[in-house]
Amino acid sequence: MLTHAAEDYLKSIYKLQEKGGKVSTGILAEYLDVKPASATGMIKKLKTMKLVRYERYRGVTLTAAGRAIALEIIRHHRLLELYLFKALGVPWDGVHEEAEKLEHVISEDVEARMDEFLGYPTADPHGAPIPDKNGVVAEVASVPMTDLQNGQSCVVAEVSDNDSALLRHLGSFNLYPGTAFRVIEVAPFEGPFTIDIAGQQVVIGREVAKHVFVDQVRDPDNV
Amino acid sequence: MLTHAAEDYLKSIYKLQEKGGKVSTGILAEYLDVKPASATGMIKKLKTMKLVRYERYRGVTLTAAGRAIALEIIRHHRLLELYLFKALGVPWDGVHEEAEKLEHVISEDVEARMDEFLGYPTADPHGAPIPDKNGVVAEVASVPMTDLQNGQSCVVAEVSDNDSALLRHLGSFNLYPGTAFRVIEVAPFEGPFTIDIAGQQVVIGREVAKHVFVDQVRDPDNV
DNA sequence: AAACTAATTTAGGCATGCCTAAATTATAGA
DNA sequence: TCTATAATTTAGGCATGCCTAAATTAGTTT
Repeated sequence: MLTHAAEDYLKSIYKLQEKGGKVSTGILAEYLDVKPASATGMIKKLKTMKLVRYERYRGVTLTAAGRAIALEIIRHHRLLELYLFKALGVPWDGVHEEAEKLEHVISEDVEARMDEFLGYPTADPHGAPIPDKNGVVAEVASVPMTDLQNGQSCVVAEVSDNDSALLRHLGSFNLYPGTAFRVIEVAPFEGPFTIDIAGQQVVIGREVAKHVFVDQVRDPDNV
Repeated sequence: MLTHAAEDYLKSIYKLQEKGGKVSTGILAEYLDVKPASATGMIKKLKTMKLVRYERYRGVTLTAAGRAIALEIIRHHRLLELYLFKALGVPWDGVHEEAEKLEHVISEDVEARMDEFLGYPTADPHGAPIPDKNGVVAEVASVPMTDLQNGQSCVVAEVSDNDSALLRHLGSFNLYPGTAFRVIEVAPFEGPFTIDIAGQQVVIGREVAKHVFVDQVRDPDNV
């Protein structure tokens, strides 16, 4: 069995590799809140375990074996988030932190029981896809909200899960995965978005919008 | 925050102290499956944290602060056992191992939510009392089954939780906390117990009986 | 092509928590 | 009382995983 730390590294490499290919030591270290020197050390260990491809100064990527473990941990994490949310009523903005600790510790049996209880779900409370038991993840087809144009309507697909305060903020607008909205106005010069959610107008700053990803984008019906 | 290892030591000292006062290094080490030298090391650390009273060669006991932490961990453990059993259907003989890992990792919030879900229970699936949030534990009034005499009837109060095979064995007789039975015969010379559970006669060996604790002992009605 | 800069790696240290082997101590028995 | 034995403690080592500081390297700039 791997250590919790090693599992965290694999999970992080997976996520960073998703958006950007090879993962540099510095980026990884920052993501894990660790010094680059520490990341180098762990990367070397993971390489000897053949979980990672690595050459000095050249960045890391996961091997198939490393990816399988990363997806297993991510599956734990997202099932736990959804379970805590649905079964225990843990608030939206609290499930990530809790799952972060539990993901390393639950058995395959408990994983399977949560999965069954939840009806074999495919997304966590933030809209992130849950890999199935074979490590197959749904493709992410959503685009950042910052790509939207005036008048377009869409549905929230996913929001970043790691900032609790941001999640509370989004929650206060009812901006959950599945929520539909329409862009009323995009202020020029990197300005905020004014959107219509179920008849309510809300203004969303660009920094916040960066963390919201949307689906089913449609141009205005009336031209 | 304490390390998981330190928490395990405190929990173990608490349990051993329950039945036998001062806890020797050797007993503690054996209970934790660790060498005595390692136990000495941790005991010293716990002493500097004032969680434990200790003098060389003289054994350990918990201070009030140490006891409070031990009870908190035990509360986590027992709530988790019951939760896993009731909410997720984890089998009787599997909850202990699972809870052993989770107990160090759940938040107070999740603890409280499980407690509420379970209706503020007072005993885990093995009949062990669950300390309340203030660290108050119910007195254990049960006696070992091996104290029973011919003809006496009683109710199972508690069974040891740490041996999965033993639990499966007891389960196969329906010997759960709350189950009533009557002693038909105690074979002489440290022999087995023949008991009547809801009309079924079963034979229970002494080694097994040592791990069963009973309540509400009554002498036979008809003399 | 040489030099500079920024990123990365190496070297050496520290805490945790375990181990083995050797010393110490308590305690019971001669 | 003195000694033998069994338990305990000390001493020294090892793996993990982090750190800081110093050296190295890649890649760009001049």
